[in-house]
Amino acid sequence: MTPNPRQALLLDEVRARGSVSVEALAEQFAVTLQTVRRDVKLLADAGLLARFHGGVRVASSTTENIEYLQRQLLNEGAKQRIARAVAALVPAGCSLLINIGTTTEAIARALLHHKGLRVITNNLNVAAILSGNPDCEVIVAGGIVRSRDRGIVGEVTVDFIQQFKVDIGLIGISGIEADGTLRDFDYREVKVARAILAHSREVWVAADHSKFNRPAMVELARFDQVDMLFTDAPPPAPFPALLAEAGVNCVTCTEDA
Amino acid sequence: MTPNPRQALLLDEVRARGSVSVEALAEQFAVTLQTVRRDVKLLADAGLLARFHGGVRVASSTTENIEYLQRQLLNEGAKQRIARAVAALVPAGCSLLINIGTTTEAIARALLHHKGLRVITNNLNVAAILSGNPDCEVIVAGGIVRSRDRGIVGEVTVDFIQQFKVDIGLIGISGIEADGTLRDFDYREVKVARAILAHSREVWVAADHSKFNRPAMVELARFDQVDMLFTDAPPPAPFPALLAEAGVNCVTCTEDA
DNA sequence: CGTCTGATGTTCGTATTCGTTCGTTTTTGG
DNA sequence: CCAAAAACGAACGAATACGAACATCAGACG
Repeated sequence: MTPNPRQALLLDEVRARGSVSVEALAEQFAVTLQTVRRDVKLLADAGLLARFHGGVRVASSTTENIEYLQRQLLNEGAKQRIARAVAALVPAGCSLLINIGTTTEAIARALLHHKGLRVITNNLNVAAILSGNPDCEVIVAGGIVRSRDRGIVGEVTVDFIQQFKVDIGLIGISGIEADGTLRDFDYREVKVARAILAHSREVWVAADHSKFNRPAMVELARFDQVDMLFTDAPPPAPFPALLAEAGVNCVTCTEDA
Repeated sequence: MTPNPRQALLLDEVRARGSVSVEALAEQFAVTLQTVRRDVKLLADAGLLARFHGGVRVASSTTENIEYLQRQLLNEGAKQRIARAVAALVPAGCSLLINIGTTTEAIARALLHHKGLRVITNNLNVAAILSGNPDCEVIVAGGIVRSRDRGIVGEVTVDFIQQFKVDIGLIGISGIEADGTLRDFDYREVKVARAILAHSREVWVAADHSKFNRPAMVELARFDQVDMLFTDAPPPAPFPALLAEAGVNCVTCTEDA
Protein backbone atom coordinates (compact mmCIF):
# COMPACT_ATOMS: atom_id res chain seq x y z
CA MET A 1 0.00 0.00 0.00
CA THR A 2 1.07 3.60 -0.49
CA PRO A 3 2.82 5.44 2.32
CA ASN A 4 0.77 6.57 5.22
CA PRO A 5 0.06 10.29 5.54
CA ARG A 6 1.55 10.10 8.98
CA GLN A 7 4.81 8.96 7.44
CA ALA A 8 4.80 11.89 5.07
CA LEU A 9 4.11 14.30 7.92
CA LEU A 10 6.83 12.66 9.94
CA LEU A 11 9.25 13.27 7.12
CA ASP A 12 8.19 16.91 6.92
CA GLU A 13 8.54 17.32 10.64
CA VAL A 14 12.04 15.91 10.70
CA ARG A 15 13.06 18.01 7.75
CA ALA A 16 11.64 21.11 9.38
CA ARG A 17 13.36 20.56 12.70
CA GLY A 18 16.55 18.87 11.56
CA SER A 19 16.38 16.12 14.15
CA VAL A 20 13.62 14.87 16.39
CA SER A 21 13.45 12.27 19.14
CA VAL A 22 11.34 9.18 18.73
CA GLU A 23 9.44 10.13 21.83
CA ALA A 24 8.59 13.60 20.54
CA LEU A 25 7.30 12.11 17.31
CA ALA A 26 5.20 9.57 19.20
CA GLU A 27 3.62 12.32 21.22
CA GLN A 28 3.04 14.57 18.24
CA PHE A 29 1.22 11.93 16.23
CA ALA A 30 -0.43 10.34 19.27
CA VAL A 31 0.90 6.85 18.60
CA THR A 32 3.18 4.55 20.51
CA LEU A 33 6.94 4.56 20.30
CA GLN A 34 6.86 1.26 18.52
CA THR A 35 4.72 2.66 15.72
CA VAL A 36 7.06 5.58 15.28
CA ARG A 37 9.95 3.15 15.10
CA ARG A 38 8.20 1.19 12.39
CA ASP A 39 7.61 4.34 10.33
CA VAL A 40 11.10 5.55 10.95
CA LYS A 41 12.60 2.23 9.91
CA LEU A 42 10.67 2.32 6.68
CA LEU A 43 11.81 5.81 5.84
CA ALA A 44 15.36 5.16 6.91
CA ASP A 45 15.59 2.02 4.80
CA ALA A 46 14.63 4.10 1.83
CA GLY A 47 17.43 6.52 2.64
CA LEU A 48 15.06 9.38 3.37
CA LEU A 49 16.01 9.69 7.00
CA ALA A 50 18.96 8.76 9.13
CA ARG A 51 18.38 7.19 12.50
CA PHE A 52 20.41 7.52 15.64
CA HIS A 53 19.89 6.06 19.04
CA GLY A 54 16.93 7.92 20.47
CA GLY A 55 15.72 9.71 17.41
CA VAL A 56 16.01 10.52 13.76
CA ARG A 57 17.42 13.28 11.60
CA VAL A 58 17.37 14.39 8.01
CA ALA A 59 19.30 12.16 5.67
CA SER A 60 21.15 15.09 4.14
CA SER A 61 23.08 15.42 7.36
CA THR A 62 24.16 11.81 7.24
CA THR A 63 27.74 12.84 7.24
CA GLU A 64 30.29 11.11 9.35
CA ASN A 65 31.69 14.51 10.04
CA ILE A 66 31.53 14.67 13.81
CA GLU A 67 32.79 18.18 14.01
CA TYR A 68 30.05 19.47 11.85
CA LEU A 69 27.38 17.57 13.74
CA GLN A 70 28.62 19.07 16.94
CA ARG A 71 28.51 22.51 15.50
CA GLN A 72 25.01 21.87 14.35
CA LEU A 73 23.92 20.96 17.87
CA LEU A 74 25.72 23.91 19.38
CA ASN A 75 23.42 26.69 20.45
CA GLU A 76 20.53 24.96 18.75
CA GLY A 77 17.93 26.96 20.66
CA ALA A 78 19.62 30.22 19.84
CA LYS A 79 19.82 29.33 16.15
CA GLN A 80 16.15 28.53 16.02
CA ARG A 81 15.21 31.80 17.65
CA ILE A 82 17.39 33.70 15.22
CA ALA A 83 15.93 31.73 12.35
CA ARG A 84 12.39 32.56 13.34
CA ALA A 85 13.23 36.24 13.67
CA VAL A 86 14.82 36.33 10.24
CA ALA A 87 11.98 34.40 8.65
CA ALA A 88 9.44 36.77 10.16
CA LEU A 89 11.06 39.67 8.34
CA VAL A 90 11.47 38.00 4.96
CA PRO A 91 8.56 39.13 2.81
CA ALA A 92 6.74 36.69 0.56
CA GLY A 93 7.92 36.60 -3.03
CA CYS A 94 11.35 38.07 -2.53
CA SER A 95 14.69 36.79 -3.78
CA LEU A 96 17.49 35.68 -1.50
CA LEU A 97 21.13 34.68 -1.61
CA ILE A 98 22.01 32.38 1.26
CA ASN A 99 25.49 31.18 2.12
CA ILE A 100 27.12 28.50 4.23
CA GLY A 101 26.58 28.01 7.93
CA THR A 102 24.57 26.09 10.46
CA THR A 103 22.58 29.19 11.29
CA THR A 104 21.60 29.73 7.69
CA GLU A 105 20.38 26.15 7.58
CA ALA A 106 18.13 26.83 10.53
CA ILE A 107 16.85 29.86 8.64
CA ALA A 108 16.15 27.72 5.60
CA ARG A 109 14.00 25.46 7.76
CA ALA A 110 12.13 28.45 9.05
CA LEU A 111 11.45 29.55 5.47
CA LEU A 112 9.86 26.24 4.52
CA HIS A 113 6.37 27.67 4.46
CA HIS A 114 7.04 31.02 2.86
CA LYS A 115 5.41 31.65 -0.47
CA GLY A 116 6.98 32.57 -3.77
CA LEU A 117 10.58 32.83 -2.66
CA ARG A 118 13.50 32.62 -5.06
CA VAL A 119 16.61 31.41 -3.33
CA ILE A 120 20.12 31.09 -4.66
CA THR A 121 22.57 29.30 -2.40
CA ASN A 122 26.01 27.76 -2.27
CA ASN A 123 24.95 25.52 0.60
CA LEU A 124 23.89 22.01 -0.32
CA ASN A 125 21.94 21.59 2.88
CA VAL A 126 20.00 24.81 2.39
CA ALA A 127 19.15 23.73 -1.14
CA ALA A 128 18.01 20.32 0.08
CA ILE A 129 15.90 21.79 2.84
CA LEU A 130 14.22 24.44 0.69
CA SER A 131 13.56 22.04 -2.16
CA GLY A 132 10.91 20.70 0.21
CA ASN A 133 9.00 23.93 -0.23
CA PRO A 134 7.00 23.61 -3.46
CA ASP A 135 6.42 27.35 -3.46
CA CYS A 136 10.10 28.19 -3.61
CA GLU A 137 12.38 28.28 -6.60
CA VAL A 138 15.77 27.03 -5.52
CA ILE A 139 18.87 27.69 -7.56
CA VAL A 140 22.06 26.04 -6.46
CA ALA A 141 25.46 27.38 -7.43
CA GLY A 142 27.80 25.00 -9.17
CA GLY A 143 31.22 24.14 -7.83
CA ILE A 144 33.24 21.92 -5.57
CA VAL A 145 31.48 20.49 -2.54
CA ARG A 146 33.37 20.73 0.73
CA SER A 147 32.72 17.55 2.62
CA ARG A 148 33.15 19.35 5.92
CA ASP A 149 29.90 21.28 5.73
CA ARG A 150 28.54 20.68 2.24
CA GLY A 151 29.28 24.17 1.18
CA ILE A 152 29.97 24.85 -2.48
CA VAL A 153 33.04 26.92 -3.19
CA GLY A 154 35.46 27.78 -5.93
CA GLU A 155 35.90 30.16 -8.84
CA VAL A 156 32.91 28.76 -10.65
CA THR A 157 30.71 29.39 -7.68
CA VAL A 158 31.67 33.05 -7.53
CA ASP A 159 31.08 33.45 -11.25
CA PHE A 160 27.72 31.77 -10.90
CA ILE A 161 26.54 34.09 -8.15
CA GLN A 162 27.61 37.16 -10.06
CA GLN A 163 24.90 36.52 -12.60
CA PHE A 164 22.25 37.54 -10.11
CA LYS A 165 21.07 40.54 -8.14
CA VAL A 166 18.72 39.75 -5.30
CA ASP A 167 16.69 41.57 -2.67
CA ILE A 168 18.37 40.13 0.39
CA GLY A 169 21.79 38.58 0.91
CA LEU A 170 21.74 36.37 3.97
CA ILE A 171 25.09 35.34 5.39
CA GLY A 172 26.26 33.40 8.40
CA ILE A 173 29.59 34.33 9.83
CA SER A 174 32.37 32.69 11.84
CA GLY A 175 33.63 35.62 13.82
CA ILE A 176 32.97 39.30 14.50
CA GLU A 177 35.92 41.26 15.78
CA ALA A 178 36.00 44.35 17.88
CA ASP A 179 37.27 46.44 14.98
CA GLY A 180 33.96 46.01 13.21
CA THR A 181 35.05 43.36 10.74
CA LEU A 182 33.24 40.16 9.88
CA ARG A 183 35.63 37.26 9.41
CA ASP A 184 35.68 33.66 8.31
CA PHE A 185 38.22 30.85 8.23
CA ASP A 186 38.15 29.74 4.62
CA TYR A 187 39.22 32.28 2.04
CA ARG A 188 37.31 30.43 -0.67
CA GLU A 189 34.13 30.82 1.31
CA VAL A 190 34.95 34.46 1.86
CA LYS A 191 35.18 34.98 -1.87
CA VAL A 192 31.72 33.56 -2.27
CA ALA A 193 30.37 35.66 0.59
CA ARG A 194 31.84 38.80 -0.95
CA ALA A 195 30.13 37.99 -4.20
CA ILE A 196 26.89 37.65 -2.29
CA LEU A 197 27.40 41.04 -0.64
CA ALA A 198 28.05 42.67 -3.97
CA HIS A 199 24.96 41.23 -5.58
CA SER A 200 22.38 41.89 -2.90
CA ARG A 201 20.40 45.07 -2.42
CA GLU A 202 20.32 44.47 1.31
CA VAL A 203 22.69 42.45 3.49
CA TRP A 204 21.53 40.56 6.56
CA VAL A 205 23.96 38.80 8.85
CA ALA A 206 23.00 36.04 11.27
CA ALA A 207 25.38 35.29 14.14
CA ASP A 208 24.77 33.92 17.60
CA HIS A 209 26.47 35.59 20.55
CA SER A 210 29.42 33.17 20.53
CA LYS A 211 30.67 34.82 17.36
CA PHE A 212 31.43 38.16 19.00
CA ASN A 213 35.14 38.61 19.65
CA ARG A 214 35.83 35.25 18.08
CA PRO A 215 38.95 35.59 15.97
CA ALA A 216 38.97 34.32 12.41
CA MET A 217 41.52 34.70 9.72
CA VAL A 218 40.02 36.19 6.62
CA GLU A 219 38.22 39.50 6.51
CA LEU A 220 34.89 39.23 4.81
CA ALA A 221 33.23 42.58 5.28
CA ARG A 222 32.87 45.59 7.55
CA PHE A 223 29.82 46.67 9.50
CA ASP A 224 29.03 49.51 7.16
CA GLN A 225 28.28 46.99 4.41
CA VAL A 226 25.67 45.32 6.57
CA ASP A 227 22.04 46.41 6.89
CA MET A 228 20.76 44.04 9.56
CA LEU A 229 22.36 41.85 12.21
CA PHE A 230 20.45 39.04 13.94
CA THR A 231 21.75 37.61 17.17
CA ASP A 232 20.46 35.85 20.27
CA ALA A 233 21.91 37.95 23.07
CA PRO A 234 22.83 41.64 23.40
CA PRO A 235 26.25 42.20 21.89
CA PRO A 236 28.98 43.07 24.40
CA ALA A 237 30.79 46.40 24.30
CA PRO A 238 32.03 47.92 22.11
CA PHE A 239 29.74 46.40 19.53
CA PRO A 240 26.52 48.36 20.21
CA ALA A 241 28.32 51.62 19.55
CA LEU A 242 30.03 50.27 16.45
CA LEU A 243 26.76 48.94 15.10
CA ALA A 244 24.94 52.18 15.73
CA GLU A 245 27.70 54.16 14.11
CA ALA A 246 27.62 51.95 11.02
CA GLY A 247 23.83 52.18 10.82
CA VAL A 248 23.28 48.48 11.34
CA ASN A 249 19.82 47.52 12.51
CA CYS A 250 20.47 44.94 15.22
CA VAL A 251 17.75 42.43 16.10
CA THR A 252 18.27 40.57 19.37
CA CYS A 253 16.17 37.45 19.91
CA THR A 254 16.33 36.75 23.62
CA GLU A 255 15.25 33.52 25.29
CA ASP A 256 11.63 34.49 25.91
CA ALA A 257 10.69 36.29 22.78
CA MET B 1 -16.26 6.06 -18.12
CA THR B 2 -19.35 7.76 -16.77
CA PRO B 3 -18.27 10.12 -14.06
CA ASN B 4 -20.74 9.63 -11.27
CA PRO B 5 -21.64 13.01 -9.75
CA ARG B 6 -20.80 11.64 -6.35
CA GLN B 7 -17.38 10.60 -7.56
CA ALA B 8 -16.74 14.08 -8.88
CA LEU B 9 -17.73 15.57 -5.55
CA LEU B 10 -15.57 13.03 -3.76
CA LEU B 11 -12.61 14.09 -5.84
CA ASP B 12 -13.28 17.74 -5.04
CA GLU B 13 -13.57 16.98 -1.36
CA VAL B 14 -10.29 15.13 -1.24
CA ARG B 15 -8.54 17.84 -3.19
CA ALA B 16 -9.91 20.49 -0.87
CA ARG B 17 -8.89 18.70 2.28
CA GLY B 18 -5.70 16.98 1.16
CA SER B 19 -6.59 13.66 2.67
CA VAL B 20 -9.83 12.22 4.00
CA SER B 21 -10.73 8.98 5.71
CA VAL B 22 -13.01 6.51 4.02
CA GLU B 23 -15.36 6.75 6.96
CA ALA B 24 -15.65 10.52 6.73
CA LEU B 25 -16.46 10.25 3.04
CA ALA B 26 -19.10 7.59 3.70
CA GLU B 27 -20.79 9.83 6.23
CA GLN B 28 -20.60 12.91 4.07
CA PHE B 29 -22.24 11.26 1.08
CA ALA B 30 -24.56 9.09 3.16
CA VAL B 31 -23.46 5.85 1.57
CA THR B 32 -21.79 2.76 2.96
CA LEU B 33 -18.07 2.30 3.37
CA GLN B 34 -18.11 -0.27 0.63
CA THR B 35 -19.53 2.19 -1.86
CA VAL B 36 -16.91 4.75 -0.98
CA ARG B 37 -14.26 2.09 -1.47
CA ARG B 38 -15.62 1.29 -4.89
CA ASP B 39 -15.53 4.95 -5.90
CA VAL B 40 -12.13 5.40 -4.42
CA LYS B 41 -10.75 2.36 -6.18
CA LEU B 42 -12.07 3.63 -9.48
CA LEU B 43 -10.52 7.06 -9.02
CA ALA B 44 -7.27 5.65 -7.73
CA ASP B 45 -6.96 3.27 -10.67
CA ALA B 46 -7.45 6.23 -12.94
CA GLY B 47 -4.55 7.91 -11.15
CA LEU B 48 -6.68 10.74 -9.81
CA LEU B 49 -6.27 9.81 -6.16
CA ALA B 50 -3.79 7.93 -4.03
CA ARG B 51 -5.09 5.49 -1.47
CA PHE B 52 -3.67 4.56 1.90
CA HIS B 53 -4.93 2.26 4.57
CA GLY B 54 -7.90 4.02 6.11
CA GLY B 55 -8.38 6.78 3.61
CA VAL B 56 -7.38 8.56 0.49
CA ARG B 57 -5.39 11.63 -0.46
CA VAL B 58 -4.74 13.78 -3.46
CA ALA B 59 -2.63 12.26 -6.18
CA SER B 60 0.92 13.42 -6.12
CA SER B 61 0.34 16.59 -8.12
CA THR B 62 0.14 18.77 -5.04
CA THR B 63 2.44 16.89 -2.71
CA GLU B 64 5.08 15.78 -5.09
CA ASN B 65 7.49 14.48 -2.51
CA ILE B 66 5.01 11.72 -1.72
CA GLU B 67 5.36 10.38 -5.20
CA TYR B 68 9.08 10.51 -4.86
CA LEU B 69 8.91 8.71 -1.55
CA GLN B 70 6.91 5.97 -3.21
CA ARG B 71 9.35 5.67 -6.06
CA GLN B 72 12.18 5.43 -3.64
CA LEU B 73 10.56 2.54 -1.80
CA LEU B 74 9.80 0.79 -5.08
CA ASN B 75 12.10 -2.06 -6.01
CA GLU B 76 14.42 -1.13 -3.20
CA GLY B 77 16.11 -4.53 -3.21
CA ALA B 78 16.66 -4.48 -6.95
CA LYS B 79 18.18 -1.01 -6.79
CA GLN B 80 20.61 -2.07 -4.14
CA ARG B 81 21.72 -5.10 -6.12
CA ILE B 82 22.24 -2.98 -9.20
CA ALA B 83 24.11 -0.42 -7.13
CA ARG B 84 26.49 -3.03 -5.76
CA ALA B 85 27.17 -4.41 -9.22
CA VAL B 86 27.94 -0.96 -10.60
CA ALA B 87 30.13 -0.05 -7.67
CA ALA B 88 32.11 -3.25 -8.04
CA LEU B 89 33.09 -2.23 -11.56
CA VAL B 90 33.98 1.37 -10.83
CA PRO B 91 37.76 1.53 -10.43
CA ALA B 92 39.36 3.60 -7.71
CA GLY B 93 40.46 7.07 -8.72
CA CYS B 94 38.26 7.49 -11.76
CA SER B 95 36.00 10.38 -12.68
CA LEU B 96 32.25 10.07 -13.00
CA LEU B 97 29.25 12.03 -14.20
CA ILE B 98 26.08 10.94 -12.41
CA ASN B 99 22.58 12.11 -13.23
CA ILE B 100 19.14 12.09 -11.65
CA GLY B 101 17.26 9.00 -10.47
CA THR B 102 16.56 6.87 -7.47
CA THR B 103 18.82 4.15 -8.84
CA THR B 104 21.75 6.50 -9.20
CA GLU B 105 21.25 7.53 -5.59
CA ALA B 106 21.54 3.92 -4.53
CA ILE B 107 24.74 3.76 -6.57
CA ALA B 108 26.07 6.82 -4.79
CA ARG B 109 25.56 5.05 -1.47
CA ALA B 110 27.42 2.03 -2.80
CA LEU B 111 30.32 4.29 -3.79
CA LEU B 112 30.71 5.74 -0.31
CA HIS B 113 33.86 3.78 0.39
CA HIS B 114 35.59 4.04 -2.95
CA LYS B 115 38.88 5.88 -2.98
CA GLY B 116 39.92 8.87 -4.98
CA LEU B 117 36.79 9.35 -7.03
CA ARG B 118 35.91 12.59 -8.75
CA VAL B 119 32.18 12.90 -9.23
CA ILE B 120 30.22 15.56 -11.06
CA THR B 121 26.46 15.39 -10.64
CA ASN B 122 23.25 17.30 -11.23
CA ASN B 123 21.55 15.38 -8.46
CA LEU B 124 21.43 17.11 -5.10
CA ASN B 125 20.90 13.83 -3.29
CA VAL B 126 23.88 12.18 -4.94
CA ALA B 127 26.02 15.17 -4.03
CA ALA B 128 24.83 15.07 -0.43
CA ILE B 129 25.44 11.34 -0.14
CA LEU B 130 28.90 11.40 -1.67
CA SER B 131 30.00 14.43 0.30
CA GLY B 132 30.10 11.96 3.17
CA ASN B 133 33.01 10.24 1.47
CA PRO B 134 36.13 12.19 2.46
CA ASP B 135 38.05 10.48 -0.32
CA CYS B 136 35.79 11.77 -3.06
CA GLU B 137 35.82 15.13 -4.73
CA VAL B 138 32.24 16.12 -5.43
CA ILE B 139 31.37 18.79 -7.93
CA VAL B 140 27.77 19.83 -8.19
CA ALA B 141 26.34 21.46 -11.29
CA GLY B 142 24.63 24.79 -10.83
CA GLY B 143 21.05 25.40 -11.86
CA ILE B 144 17.43 25.24 -10.86
CA VAL B 145 16.49 22.59 -8.32
CA ARG B 146 13.38 20.55 -9.12
CA SER B 147 11.52 20.03 -5.88
CA ARG B 148 10.14 16.75 -7.17
CA ASP B 149 13.40 14.83 -6.98
CA ARG B 150 16.06 17.42 -6.19
CA GLY B 151 17.48 17.18 -9.63
CA ILE B 152 19.27 20.20 -11.04
CA VAL B 153 18.28 21.20 -14.55
CA GLY B 154 18.38 24.11 -16.94
CA GLU B 155 20.62 25.73 -19.50
CA VAL B 156 23.25 26.59 -16.92
CA THR B 157 23.47 22.99 -15.86
CA VAL B 158 24.16 21.81 -19.38
CA ASP B 159 26.82 24.46 -19.87
CA PHE B 160 28.40 23.52 -16.60
CA ILE B 161 28.69 19.86 -17.50
CA GLN B 162 30.18 20.64 -20.86
CA GLN B 163 33.31 21.90 -19.16
CA PHE B 164 34.29 18.35 -18.24
CA LYS B 165 35.27 15.07 -19.82
CA VAL B 166 35.07 12.08 -17.50
CA ASP B 167 35.84 8.38 -17.58
CA ILE B 168 32.34 7.10 -16.94
CA GLY B 169 28.92 8.68 -17.45
CA LEU B 170 26.39 6.99 -15.22
CA ILE B 171 22.75 7.60 -16.03
CA GLY B 172 19.46 6.36 -14.69
CA ILE B 173 16.60 6.16 -17.11
CA SER B 174 12.78 6.28 -17.00
CA GLY B 175 11.93 4.00 -19.89
CA ILE B 176 13.53 1.72 -22.44
CA GLU B 177 11.45 1.07 -25.54
CA ALA B 178 11.47 -1.88 -27.86
CA ASP B 179 12.98 0.19 -30.67
CA GLY B 180 16.21 0.49 -28.69
CA THR B 181 15.71 4.02 -27.44
CA LEU B 182 16.23 5.27 -23.91
CA ARG B 183 13.59 7.75 -22.87
CA ASP B 184 12.71 10.13 -20.07
CA PHE B 185 9.77 12.32 -19.14
CA ASP B 186 11.36 15.70 -18.67
CA TYR B 187 13.04 17.25 -21.70
CA ARG B 188 15.18 19.44 -19.46
CA GLU B 189 16.58 16.38 -17.76
CA VAL B 190 17.14 14.81 -21.17
CA LYS B 191 19.24 17.77 -22.21
CA VAL B 192 21.42 17.29 -19.17
CA ALA B 193 21.69 13.56 -19.78
CA ARG B 194 22.73 14.17 -23.39
CA ALA B 195 25.44 16.50 -22.21
CA ILE B 196 26.62 13.74 -19.90
CA LEU B 197 26.69 11.25 -22.77
CA ALA B 198 28.71 13.62 -24.89
CA HIS B 199 31.29 14.26 -22.21
CA SER B 200 31.94 10.73 -21.00
CA ARG B 201 34.40 8.29 -22.48
CA GLU B 202 32.17 5.43 -21.47
CA VAL B 203 28.40 5.36 -20.83
CA TRP B 204 26.80 3.12 -18.25
CA VAL B 205 23.03 2.91 -17.84
CA ALA B 206 21.28 1.63 -14.71
CA ALA B 207 17.66 0.53 -15.04
CA ASP B 208 15.64 -2.00 -13.08
CA HIS B 209 13.43 -4.42 -15.02
CA SER B 210 10.32 -2.25 -14.64
CA LYS B 211 11.84 0.21 -17.09
CA PHE B 212 11.72 -2.16 -20.07
CA ASN B 213 8.83 -1.38 -22.39
CA ARG B 214 7.83 1.53 -20.21
CA PRO B 215 6.86 4.37 -22.48
CA ALA B 216 8.28 7.82 -21.88
CA MET B 217 8.06 10.92 -23.96
CA VAL B 218 11.47 12.26 -24.77
CA GLU B 219 14.19 10.31 -26.52
CA LEU B 220 17.46 10.49 -24.67
CA ALA B 221 19.76 8.11 -26.46
CA ARG B 222 19.99 4.90 -28.47
CA PHE B 223 21.56 1.62 -27.44
CA ASP B 224 24.58 2.12 -29.66
CA GLN B 225 25.61 5.07 -27.52
CA VAL B 226 25.67 2.89 -24.43
CA ASP B 227 28.56 0.74 -23.29
CA MET B 228 27.08 -1.06 -20.32
CA LEU B 229 23.57 -1.73 -19.03
CA PHE B 230 22.90 -2.80 -15.44
CA THR B 231 19.56 -4.37 -14.58
CA ASP B 232 18.08 -6.73 -12.00
CA ALA B 233 16.30 -9.29 -14.19
CA PRO B 234 16.95 -10.68 -17.66
CA PRO B 235 15.51 -8.23 -20.21
CA PRO B 236 12.46 -9.53 -22.10
CA ALA B 237 12.54 -10.06 -25.86
CA PRO B 238 13.47 -8.38 -28.09
CA PHE B 239 15.96 -6.56 -25.89
CA PRO B 240 18.72 -9.19 -25.65
CA ALA B 241 19.09 -9.23 -29.44
CA LEU B 242 19.04 -5.45 -29.66
CA LEU B 243 21.62 -5.11 -26.91
CA ALA B 244 23.91 -7.65 -28.52
CA GLU B 245 23.59 -5.99 -31.88
CA ALA B 246 24.45 -2.59 -30.41
CA GLY B 247 27.41 -4.06 -28.55
CA VAL B 248 26.04 -3.25 -25.12
CA ASN B 249 27.54 -5.23 -22.28
CA CYS B 250 24.52 -6.19 -20.17
CA VAL B 251 25.00 -7.04 -16.48
CA THR B 252 22.07 -8.77 -14.81
CA CYS B 253 22.03 -8.83 -11.00
CA THR B 254 19.55 -11.53 -10.05
CA GLU B 255 18.10 -12.10 -6.60
CA ASP B 256 20.73 -14.49 -5.30
CA ALA B 257 23.88 -13.01 -6.63
C1' DC C 1 -45.92 -6.81 -17.01
C1' DG C 2 -41.63 -9.38 -16.78
C1' DT C 3 -36.94 -9.23 -17.11
C1' DC C 4 -32.50 -7.25 -17.45
C1' DT C 5 -28.94 -4.20 -15.98
C1' DG C 6 -26.40 -1.41 -13.08
C1' DA C 7 -25.78 0.60 -8.66
C1' DT C 8 -25.86 -0.01 -3.76
C1' DG C 9 -26.23 -2.51 0.73
C1' DT C 10 -24.90 -6.66 3.50
C1' DT C 11 -22.11 -10.32 5.09
C1' DC C 12 -18.01 -12.66 5.88
C1' DG C 13 -13.28 -14.12 5.38
C1' DT C 14 -8.70 -11.96 4.88
C1' DA C 15 -5.12 -8.48 5.40
C1' DT C 16 -3.21 -4.57 7.65
C1' DT C 17 -2.23 -1.65 11.33
C1' DC C 18 -1.28 -0.65 15.91
C1' DG C 19 -0.63 -1.46 20.94
C1' DT C 20 1.43 -4.48 24.43
C1' DT C 21 4.85 -7.37 26.31
C1' DC C 22 9.30 -9.10 26.77
C1' DG C 23 14.03 -10.22 25.69
C1' DT C 24 18.21 -7.97 23.67
C1' DT C 25 21.27 -4.25 22.56
C1' DT C 26 23.15 0.27 23.37
C1' DT C 27 24.21 4.06 26.17
C1' DT C 28 25.34 6.16 30.47
C1' DG C 29 27.18 6.82 35.00
C1' DG C 30 29.71 5.26 38.58
C1' DC D 1 34.93 -2.36 33.67
C1' DC D 2 30.37 -3.26 35.43
C1' DA D 3 25.56 -2.27 36.33
C1' DA D 4 21.45 0.47 35.75
C1' DA D 5 18.65 2.79 32.48
C1' DA D 6 17.09 3.70 28.16
C1' DA D 7 16.10 2.37 23.53
C1' DC D 8 15.38 -1.11 20.25
C1' DG D 9 13.19 -4.98 17.81
C1' DA D 10 10.45 -9.33 17.53
C1' DA D 11 6.20 -11.67 18.53
C1' DC D 12 1.54 -11.84 19.60
C1' DG D 13 -3.28 -10.26 19.74
C1' DA D 14 -7.08 -6.97 19.21
C1' DA D 15 -9.18 -3.65 16.44
C1' DT D 16 -9.96 -2.08 12.16
C1' DA D 17 -9.93 -1.79 7.07
C1' DC D 18 -10.28 -4.20 2.91
C1' DG D 19 -12.29 -6.90 -0.95
C1' DA D 20 -15.22 -10.58 -2.88
C1' DA D 21 -19.56 -12.63 -3.21
C1' DC D 22 -24.23 -12.31 -2.89
C1' DA D 23 -28.75 -9.89 -2.04
C1' DT D 24 -31.70 -6.03 -3.02
C1' DC D 25 -33.69 -2.28 -5.38
C1' DA D 26 -34.79 1.06 -9.11
C1' DG D 27 -35.13 2.25 -13.66
C1' DA D 28 -34.88 0.78 -18.73
C1' DC D 29 -36.78 -1.70 -22.29
C1' DG D 30 -39.13 -5.07 -24.89
